[in-house]
Amino acid sequence: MYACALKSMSEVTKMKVTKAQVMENRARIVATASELFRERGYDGVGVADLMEAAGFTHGGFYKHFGAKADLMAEATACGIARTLAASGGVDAAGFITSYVSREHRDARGHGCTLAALCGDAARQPAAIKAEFAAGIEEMLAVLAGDGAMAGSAASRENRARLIAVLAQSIGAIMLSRACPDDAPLADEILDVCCADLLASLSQA
Amino acid sequence: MYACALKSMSEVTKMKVTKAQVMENRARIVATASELFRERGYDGVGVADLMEAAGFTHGGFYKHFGAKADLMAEATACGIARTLAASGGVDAAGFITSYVSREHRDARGHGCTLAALCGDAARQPAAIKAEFAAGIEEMLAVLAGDGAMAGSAASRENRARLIAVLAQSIGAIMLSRACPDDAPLADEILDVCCADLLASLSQA
DNA sequence: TGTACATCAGTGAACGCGCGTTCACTGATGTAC
DNA sequence: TGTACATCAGTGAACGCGCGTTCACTGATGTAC
Repeated sequence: MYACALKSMSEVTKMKVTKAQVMENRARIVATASELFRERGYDGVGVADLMEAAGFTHGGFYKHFGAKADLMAEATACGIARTLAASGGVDAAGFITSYVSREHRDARGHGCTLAALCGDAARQPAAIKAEFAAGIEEMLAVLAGDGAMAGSAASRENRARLIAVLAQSIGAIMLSRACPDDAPLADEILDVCCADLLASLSQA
Repeated sequence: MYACALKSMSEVTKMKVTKAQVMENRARIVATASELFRERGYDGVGVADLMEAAGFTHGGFYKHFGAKADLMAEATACGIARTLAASGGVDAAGFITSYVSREHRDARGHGCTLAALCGDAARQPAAIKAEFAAGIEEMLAVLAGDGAMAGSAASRENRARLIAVLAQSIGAIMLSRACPDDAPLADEILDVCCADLLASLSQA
């Protein structure tokens, strides 16, 4: 109900409680949406569902957003940002091992936004597609180790390899998720692609 | 309207016109659904939309199918069968060149069912996921050249490579489709992955 | 072969339901004095 | 500092709409005689 909002309200300093609380509530709605959209797709989450999951009633939604489509774009950006934050700080082998895994496949709501929603994004308006294109670029930057030199011939070749690695990783997760839970093929796809990607790394 | 059904009715021999026509109409509904689902996703196509596109009114739908979910499973199987038929008869390089292409990306309704719907399939009941798993297996068989020896160590290694190729091909199409139409990245993903896949082929 | 009748694919109005959105209301915030 | 008032985030009932599904009806099919 409203308990969640009250609880977090009490955690905030009493000064400016309201304005700060409004911002916090809004952020909670976006974060909740980002998770639910990843789990059930854009169309699988209603405004009322979402607001209830965030601890509110549905009517207040339009005090924060003009329409559901606006939230979709914002939640996509939020989800991608979280995905990027979670993907940083490891080398390519570490990324592949954790990304192309059963754990990631089975944790849609907390997993990669690109993998969870790129099928849906293809049918969404340009605002959301633009978030995806930007997210892919940022993901490539994270995979490159961020500080990599840009523009040189070596980095251009490296960029191509990273795009291929990302496409295969996302393809593997998506195909595995499309199989029944008990199908051996679901695990085989992940195992085989993880091994293939790691092998291609050690060749380079 | 009904013109389409009447036209094709006149093309059939007069004997058993009705039973043959019923089967033909049903097949047309499934084929139309398979195309529309690929274009707009399972949730993006209503029963009334679908029936109108097939040349009927919506009420007759339930003379053929118990529920929309039943058609979804059947249309998925139909779409995969068409995809497989279109993918056969070329070598791996030919497959990659035509699959990882702008033409394929831009022709969702006539393109690969696995790529068009695997994002949606992940959230569908087991019946549809089972069609996907079977479809992936059949696609691997088609890519292997169909008559390939099964069970040997060489074929096991080959199977692993084919799974990796399929994952990367599908991932490339899906990522490209998630980008805005005018984003350079959309084409770059296809170009880079196509080249990467062809290069990995010539290494083996 | 010809006639009367049962069947059933297809029609189109109607249904209940859940969706996104709107709106009058509330009560605490935070300002003006 | 204390009091009166405007603001506005959040509530919950209500809306119009499109969805999947149902149903009484139709007319041609194809069977029984």
